[in-house]
Amino acid sequence: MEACSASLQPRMSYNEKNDAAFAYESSVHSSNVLRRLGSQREQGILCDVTVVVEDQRFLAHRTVLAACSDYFLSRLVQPCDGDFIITLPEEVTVKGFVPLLHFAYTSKLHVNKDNLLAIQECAKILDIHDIEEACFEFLKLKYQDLKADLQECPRKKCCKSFCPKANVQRQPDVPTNVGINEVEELWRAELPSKIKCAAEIENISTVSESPKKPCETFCFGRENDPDSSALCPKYRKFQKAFKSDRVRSISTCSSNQDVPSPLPVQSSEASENVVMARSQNQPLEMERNELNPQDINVTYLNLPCEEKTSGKAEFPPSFPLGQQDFNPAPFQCSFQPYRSLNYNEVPDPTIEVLPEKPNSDQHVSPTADLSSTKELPGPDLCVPEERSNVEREVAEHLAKGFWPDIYNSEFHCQPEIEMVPNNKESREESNEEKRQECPWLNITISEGGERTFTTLNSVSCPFINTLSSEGCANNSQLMLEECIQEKQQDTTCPYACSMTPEGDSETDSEDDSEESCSAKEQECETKLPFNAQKIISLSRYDFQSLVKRHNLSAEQLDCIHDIRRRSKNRIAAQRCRKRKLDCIQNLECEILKLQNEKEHLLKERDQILNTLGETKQNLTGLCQQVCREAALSREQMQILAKYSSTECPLSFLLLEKDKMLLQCDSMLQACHFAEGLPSVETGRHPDVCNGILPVQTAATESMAPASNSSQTGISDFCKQMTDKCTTDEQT
DNA sequence: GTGTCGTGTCATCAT
DNA sequence: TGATGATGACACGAC
Repeated sequence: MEACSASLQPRMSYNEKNDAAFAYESSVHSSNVLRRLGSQREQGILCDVTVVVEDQRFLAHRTVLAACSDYFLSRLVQPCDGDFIITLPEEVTVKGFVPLLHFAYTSKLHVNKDNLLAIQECAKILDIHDIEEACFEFLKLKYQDLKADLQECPRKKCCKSFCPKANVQRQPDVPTNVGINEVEELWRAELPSKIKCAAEIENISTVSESPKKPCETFCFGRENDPDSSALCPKYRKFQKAFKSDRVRSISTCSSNQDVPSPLPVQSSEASENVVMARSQNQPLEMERNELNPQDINVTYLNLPCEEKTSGKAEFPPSFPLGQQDFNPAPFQCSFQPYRSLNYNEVPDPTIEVLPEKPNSDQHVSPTADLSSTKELPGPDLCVPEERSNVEREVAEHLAKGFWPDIYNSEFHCQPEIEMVPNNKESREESNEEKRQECPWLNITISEGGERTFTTLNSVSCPFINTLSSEGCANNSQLMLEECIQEKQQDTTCPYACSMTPEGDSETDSEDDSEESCSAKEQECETKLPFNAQKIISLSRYDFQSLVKRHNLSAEQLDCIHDIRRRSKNRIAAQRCRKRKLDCIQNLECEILKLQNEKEHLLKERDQILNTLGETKQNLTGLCQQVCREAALSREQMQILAKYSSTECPLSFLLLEKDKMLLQCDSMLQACHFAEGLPSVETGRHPDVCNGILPVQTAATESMAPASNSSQTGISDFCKQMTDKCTTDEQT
């Protein structure tokens, strides 16, 4: 696990894009410092504190411990003459402490099924910063679910898939430290299974994004809520990761009911090891510690161009493309193999992070650290900035998968060179812009776990269009269309994708609407030296470059901008609607939750009322018994009742007439109270005023004189009171 | 014929 | 200042 865990930089968190980028950038420096400190700790250099855990001693640096733990901080700030030796409580175990110590130095927390609870306990005791309880809960659930999900019904499986991060499965048979050749070998040998694995991964986060697919969202913290599954089906299909701010970084999840068995097929053991990494803005993130298909993919794709085009990486037949539900929602790019490819970027092993301004345009180079397959962003890290890479790669894979011959001879000859800035500045700018949506693409997982790409048409699928329209446009376009027709006529062909501009494949509503919406664009496009799709798909920088290169009239410029604006807005509207639906769904969740809560509270109230009734009944009986045993006269009882609350059972002993008198008396008292006069019941027990006179108290105070014979005392007291009332009234 | 739903587009505001 | 994203409102087509 150590080997695995040490491998996962660079990465970005699955947080809000801005935060994620910033966290990454800032964590580079701090992690270097910490790494050195960690190394020094192992050698005992500069260690100034000894931590004793279960009779084992661990050397460490006070500052590091204090910085990561409130517990240590409180212990370490105390003055100490000699060496610091901190003995941790018994509850802190070596099993739990060691990973946390490692975490303090590396920002990586090595968690597996065995040490999860120990770590959680230790973290709690030591008050370790940056570890959210939710993460542990999440992992617990994950571990619980991994095994169970494999046997459960597909729907339930989906529902239990909380987070794409968690569903990344380790593949123990794949070494984490393999060279390019080995990787390529693996790629070739194991591609189907890896694609399957990737498909499972992707399915969690991407397929379920489709509003066309009924899916169930289980936000973190609610996933166990049975009510969540009772959501209105109308909204169920729109469910996706609940964007709860608190747990979004780890809990965003979704699933797809229509797509059974998206879950990992590997054994649960394969996924037991999880590495959490801490970054500045995101306390904890999880990463996979295995070599995933994307690793292979990236390594392979970083081979020289000639090798890339050698056609060795065509999609296997088990990688069908079909015409299925079109997903107009933005592609969520969680399918890592399709995120890592960027033909526009020159592989540069020295670049780990593109130093860009810490804003939403932050971007991690997908080609980072090419020398190692280890340090790659995982599929769990959804980096929207890489969407254009996804698009490009998927387009290229589409081309490969559909028409490898065409692709090799034609398509790949034009990897959009025209819009690829070569200099670093341009590349950075280009990276900033790589946040394109690709609503033209939908990836679904069929029942057999097979991946299905669905594109709308060539207008919707910019890269097929672009590839065919640029450079080698004419020939490839013709061949493309011919091939499409052939493919569509071939019923045995597993690929079914409508890609013709004219929508000559199976028409559905999306196609039609897309055609209609693109009619203007097509009309306008005829006036332009390039097609509309290019206008849409280019980044801002590329788009501006393109416009500058052509001398366009004002009309053409208007047309271009109009096309671009409408396209962007169309996508934005889709996003907006999706958000709305998510919001509705979340509110429904809340409603259900509150309804349950209300029901529970009502039951509780009934229970309390029942108890109260029983208590009153018992009290009445007791009162009667007391009265009986004390042989109280009627007068005495009246007095007792008078000085007891109306709810006191004694009051039931009174006649109606007496009650009337008492009421009058109470009114008089109220008058006095309102006038600020001293209460006539100054001698009364304070509780009496609150209507909760204990019977015993009343008895001791009122009955004691009586029992001392002197009923006269009570009579006198009553007389005095009455006189006082009369006097007060007169005054 | 009508209501609902999905979608594109426009206008407007905020960043 | 222009580009872009978000969103309300409206229109349109499909069902």
